[in-house]
Amino acid sequence: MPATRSDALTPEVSLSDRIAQAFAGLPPQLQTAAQFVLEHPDDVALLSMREQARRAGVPPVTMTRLARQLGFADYAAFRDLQASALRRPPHTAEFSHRAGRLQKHQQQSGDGALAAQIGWTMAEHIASSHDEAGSAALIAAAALLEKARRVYFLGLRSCHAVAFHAHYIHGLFRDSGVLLDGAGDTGIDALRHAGPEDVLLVVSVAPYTTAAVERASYAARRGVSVVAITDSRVSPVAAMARASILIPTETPSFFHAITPAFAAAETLIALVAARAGEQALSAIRNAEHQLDAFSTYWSRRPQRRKPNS
Amino acid sequence: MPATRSDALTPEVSLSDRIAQAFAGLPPQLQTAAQFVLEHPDDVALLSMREQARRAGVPPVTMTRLARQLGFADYAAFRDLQASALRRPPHTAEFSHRAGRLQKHQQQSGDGALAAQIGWTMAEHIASSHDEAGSAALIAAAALLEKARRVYFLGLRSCHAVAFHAHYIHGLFRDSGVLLDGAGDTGIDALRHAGPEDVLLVVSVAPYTTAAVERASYAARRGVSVVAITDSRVSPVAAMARASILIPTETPSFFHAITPAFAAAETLIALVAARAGEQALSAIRNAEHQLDAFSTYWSRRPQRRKPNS
DNA sequence: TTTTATAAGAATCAATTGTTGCAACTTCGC
DNA sequence: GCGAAGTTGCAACAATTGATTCTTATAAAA
Repeated sequence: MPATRSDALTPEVSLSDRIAQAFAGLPPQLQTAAQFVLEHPDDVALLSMREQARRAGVPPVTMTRLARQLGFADYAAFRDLQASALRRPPHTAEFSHRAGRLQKHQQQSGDGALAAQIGWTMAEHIASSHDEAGSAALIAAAALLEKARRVYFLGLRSCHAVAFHAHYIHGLFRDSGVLLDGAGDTGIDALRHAGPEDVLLVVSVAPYTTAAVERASYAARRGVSVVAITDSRVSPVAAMARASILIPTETPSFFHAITPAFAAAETLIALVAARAGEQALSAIRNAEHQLDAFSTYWSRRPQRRKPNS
Repeated sequence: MPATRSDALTPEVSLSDRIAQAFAGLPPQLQTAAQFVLEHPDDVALLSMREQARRAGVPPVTMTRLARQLGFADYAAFRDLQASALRRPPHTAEFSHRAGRLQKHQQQSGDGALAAQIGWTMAEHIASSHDEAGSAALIAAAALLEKARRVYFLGLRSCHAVAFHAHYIHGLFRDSGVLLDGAGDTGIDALRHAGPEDVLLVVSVAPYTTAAVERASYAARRGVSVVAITDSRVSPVAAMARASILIPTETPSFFHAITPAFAAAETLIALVAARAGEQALSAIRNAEHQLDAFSTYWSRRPQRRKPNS
C-alpha cells in the first residue's frame, strides 16, 4: 500500500485502482482474494498462485477467477503486471545488501527484539501514511472538516480511542465537534440533525464493527460528508466516504496496530487547526487560560495562585 | 574448491558480495550464470529458474549448481533471499530510506509539507522511543504489568485516549484491568481496594493534569506499583513511578503529539500479551468468538436476516 | 414454493518446475 | 600419452504449477 506512488511509471497503481473499482461488484469470495492482493501486492509476483491462495484462505481456483474477472487473459498476465511494477532499475543492485541487515534484525529473538520490531513497524507505517499520497488524502479531509458546520466523530472498540482523541483536540479550538460514543446506546441520536453541511469522521479498521458501518452508512444516506480513517480502500467505510485516509495496521504483535490511525487523526486535526489559522490559535489559548483558572493542570509549585516570590 | 560450504547461512553478507567473492574460483560456465545473476538480480526472484537459464544462455542445471556452489541447499533458498531483498517495505523496511523521501517532501511548502513534517516527527519519536533504552523500559514495565493482580489505567484529557486504548487491548486477554475514567467523578474510588500487588499505569504529559498526578500519588502511597508513560524523567508522575517509559511530544503542530505515547502503550500491552503467551492468545480468540456471536463485527455479506421482502 | 442463475469447491489435466543420474567431454599432472 | 579429477549437458524424474471441468451450494426470480 505504501511504496512508490507518484514517481515514475507505476502500473501497480492502475492495477490496485482496477481492483478497487471492480471490488464492489465482485462475489464475496473473490473479494476476499482481491483484498488480499491489495494488501500484499508484492506476493502476487513473488509467490506461486497456490501459495497465495493458501495464505488468503481461498481455494486456488479463486485466484484464477479473480484474474479473469479483472479482465486478464491469464493469471500470468496478472502476475506479470505486478512483477514489472516490482522491478527496480537495473543498476540498483546493492539493494540486497540492505536486506541482509534487516533479516538479521528480524531473526533476533526475545522481548527486546519484539519491542523494537513493533516500534519500527509503526514508525514505518506512519511515515508511509504521511508520504505524498497520504498527505494529499489528509489535506483533502482537512478541507472538508474545516468548513463543516458540525463534525461528528465515530470510532468503536479498538478505534474508539482514535475518535475520542480527535474529538478532544478538535474541541480545543472548535465547538462544533460531536463525539458519537454511544454511551447508553445513544450512538446514533446525535446524527438525527446531521445534514449535507456536516462531516462525519469515522475510524474503522478490520474487523469492522457492524455498528460503526451502519451508522456511517446512515449518515451518508442523510447526505453527510463521510471522512474515513481506515485500513483498506475497499473497507466498508471507505466505500461510502467522500475522503479516505488509508493507514496500514500490520504489526508483529498479536493485535492490529492502531497507532498509525491515531497518528493520522492527530495530523488531520492539526491540519484543520492550521487552516483555521490565527482564530484557532487564540481559541486554544483561551481554552488553556480557562483550564488554568480551574487549576486543571499541575504546576511544580503547589499553588500558582499565590505569587510566592 | 567447494567454496563457501561452511559459512552457509550468513545473511549479513549480501548475495552479490558472496557471488563476487566466489566468482574467480568458479568454473567458466558457472561464471556465465553468476554474471547474469549479478546483472539481473531481480530476475532471480521474478523468473523461473529455467527461464533465467534460457536468458543467460546456459542449461537449467547450471543454475542449480550455481546455487549449491554458493552454499545454498536449494535453488529455492537462493531465490528466497533475493525475494526478501526485493520485497517492498511493509514488514522489513529501512526507515531512513523513507525518511529521506519525507524530508525532501518537507522542503516544499504548504499543507502538504506540514503533514509530512508532523508524520516524520512522529515516526522519529516512535523509533527513538523503541530503541534499546526504550525497549528496556518497556520490558521492565511489561514485567510489572504481567504479574500484577490488578492493573489500573489512568489518563486524563489529552492522555485519556491512550489509557482507554491500553485498557481495551489489555481487556482482550485479561480481566484484571480497571479503567479509571472518572465518569461521574468516581475516578479515584476504584483505587480504594488497590494495594502492593497491583499496578497503576498512568499516562501524563505536559501540561500534567492535576487530578492525574494526585491520583497517581495516592496510589503510590498505598503501595501500588506505578508505571508511567510520560514525557520527561522529571515529570511529576515519573518521580513516583517504579518504571517510567519516556516519550517525546514535540511536533511542528500546535498541539503536543500524543501518538508516541499511544505507540508506547500499544507496544507495552503487546509485550504483556507476549509474556502471557499461549494463554493470552486463546483468551483473545475466545473474545473474538464471543463478539462474533453477537455479530459485533461486520461481515461482507450485507444481510444477516433473511426475511427480505 | 419451484425454477433459474450464479458462486464455490473438488477432482482432474497438461504443462512446467527444479532436480538427479549418467555419459561425454575437458584439462590437467605425471 | 594416460588416467583422474573436475565440468558439462542431455534426458528422465517426481513434484508442483495454473487451468478446466463438473458437481454441489447458495441466492435470486418467478
